[in-house]
Amino acid sequence: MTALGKQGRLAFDQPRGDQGTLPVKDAPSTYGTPPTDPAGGGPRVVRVQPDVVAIDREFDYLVPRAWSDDGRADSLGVGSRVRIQLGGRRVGGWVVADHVEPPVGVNLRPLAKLSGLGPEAEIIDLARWAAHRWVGRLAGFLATASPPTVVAAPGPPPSARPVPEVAQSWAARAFTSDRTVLRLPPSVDPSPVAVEAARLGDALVLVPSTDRARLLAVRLRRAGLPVALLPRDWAAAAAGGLVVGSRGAAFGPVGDLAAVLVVDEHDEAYQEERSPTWHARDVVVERARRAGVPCLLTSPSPSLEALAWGDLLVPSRAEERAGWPVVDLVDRRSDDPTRAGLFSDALVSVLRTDGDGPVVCVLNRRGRSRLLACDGCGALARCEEHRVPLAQDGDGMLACRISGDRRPVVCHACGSTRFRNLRAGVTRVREELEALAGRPVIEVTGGTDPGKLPDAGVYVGTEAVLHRIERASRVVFLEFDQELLAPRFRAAEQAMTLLVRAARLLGPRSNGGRLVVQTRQSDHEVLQAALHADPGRLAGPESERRRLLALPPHTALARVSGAVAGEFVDRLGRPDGIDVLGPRDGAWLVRAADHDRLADALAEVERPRGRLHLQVDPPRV
DNA sequence: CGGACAAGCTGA
DNA sequence: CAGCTTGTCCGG
Repeated sequence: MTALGKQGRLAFDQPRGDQGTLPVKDAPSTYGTPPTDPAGGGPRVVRVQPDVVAIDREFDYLVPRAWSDDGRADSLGVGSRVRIQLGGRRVGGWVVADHVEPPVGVNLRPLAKLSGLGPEAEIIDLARWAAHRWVGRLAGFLATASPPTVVAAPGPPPSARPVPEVAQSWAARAFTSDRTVLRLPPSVDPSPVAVEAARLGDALVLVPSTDRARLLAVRLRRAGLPVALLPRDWAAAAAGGLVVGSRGAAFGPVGDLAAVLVVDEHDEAYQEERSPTWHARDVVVERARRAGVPCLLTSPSPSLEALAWGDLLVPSRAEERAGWPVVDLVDRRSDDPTRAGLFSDALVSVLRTDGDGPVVCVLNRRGRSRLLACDGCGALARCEEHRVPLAQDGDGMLACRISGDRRPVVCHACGSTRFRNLRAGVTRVREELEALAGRPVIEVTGGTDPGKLPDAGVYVGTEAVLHRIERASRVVFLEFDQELLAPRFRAAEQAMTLLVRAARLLGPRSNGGRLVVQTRQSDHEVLQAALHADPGRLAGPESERRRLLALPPHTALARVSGAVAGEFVDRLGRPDGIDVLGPRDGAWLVRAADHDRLADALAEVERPRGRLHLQVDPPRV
């Protein structure tokens, strides 16, 4: 039995003859005798959160008397979507509490309309928790938790069908504990774990993207499971079965929740980029805890957050190795130092070999050149105003990365128009690869439509290429050190994510694909972990480093920026157990031992008026 | 958010 | 001082 089930069917507003939709100018006494509150004897009053992101307040409204006569009063409850008169206008809202005691001396207005189902009571509580955890406002989370279109009632319960048997040994052990992290190698299909979740009852399954949600839903339906795909099948999800969706589904309806599964929990797509920067994995972990049901996170290389949270379950060495491709580390330190470019002998032979699928080259530098020096006087091309190096676009113009200003390729110092390309970008590298390969090479950028990609033997692009091409016989990272050395505290995990993505293009080891990495740090833990198909080689040392630096997951961080950030930090002060670091680049870091203390401290501060950007769990600092 | 209202600025 | 802009407050 669920709260949604209890709400039953909704009777909709009639377009006419509805007292509740009449504008009421004055006191409710002009409106007639209010209905009787079954709990207290007075009129029934509900508390409503308006569907206006900027209004972080709740208001009380009368349930119109007429609603008792046509059944709407019975359909109304916590979670109902309603319309209300607020200030001078009509807005949507959610009933967040029922049978409340209104404040004295306030003339209540009646609800204007009952407009359908919204999140049930437990989800509203979860949204309150998330709003506190990520210092956001309730209305935004309730909007995420609500159906995209009006839903009058939950769908019919799914017909009971036997859940198919699963052969994999790791799948059977997956839900034996309440908090499990399952290390599934890149090329292993996670759908058997979803089938195991369905064995426990109605289950919530999160995947990182809507595309993958759709694919997984199709696959599970073919296996004979009742699947609702969010947000589309909102009413069906509320009725029961297996509920599949991406980030927003963390707050989605599930009939009678019995298990939670997060596929590829390490994926950054689970975190909202804009404030509040909530993380779907962390939301469903809390949701499962509150519901007292098991939660399983899978990833080829689990995040430190996941490892700190649950018990790690690892497949056999043989199973894990079979799910990773062969990794070739091309250590440039042993190369001829006069050939300092991106093109090793090993690369040339890869480019000229025909495999079962294309060669995909990755270089995370856009445009033609990221760094140029004048051929005449040797000066670096840089922006006179911002003192940063100018980069050369695909069309040949020089552009400043601060202002975006563009100018022709002319040396400011000597007027020469000839430059040397010291750090080539993808556009230039494509030309050179084509010459080396002796066959066409296609550049793939973030804007390339995957459906319109011409067939080619070799592709090159920024990491976007890994999301546009599905299969490859070779994936080559032309310069991986910039990923390993990026000045972001999650750089190692992010680099690992790139290798995982590349491994998926190559398929299982038995496919014969090869992951080629050009580097000067062959012994780096990220590369050794991939080479040995053993992500533990990264997680152990990385966790220790984070501990020494007092970084997540050993602490909780928030980044405060924007015009009034300084004022905010002043008001925060230095409460016990809170560190404030900075400012650096106009931003402060607030650090606490854990998220409870961080959120409590941030909630204490009265927000100054003006622009303030608060990021809890900032992806980079 | 968006309406109401008050305080400040401008032009005749 | 009307007419307008800008800022602050508040909504049941």
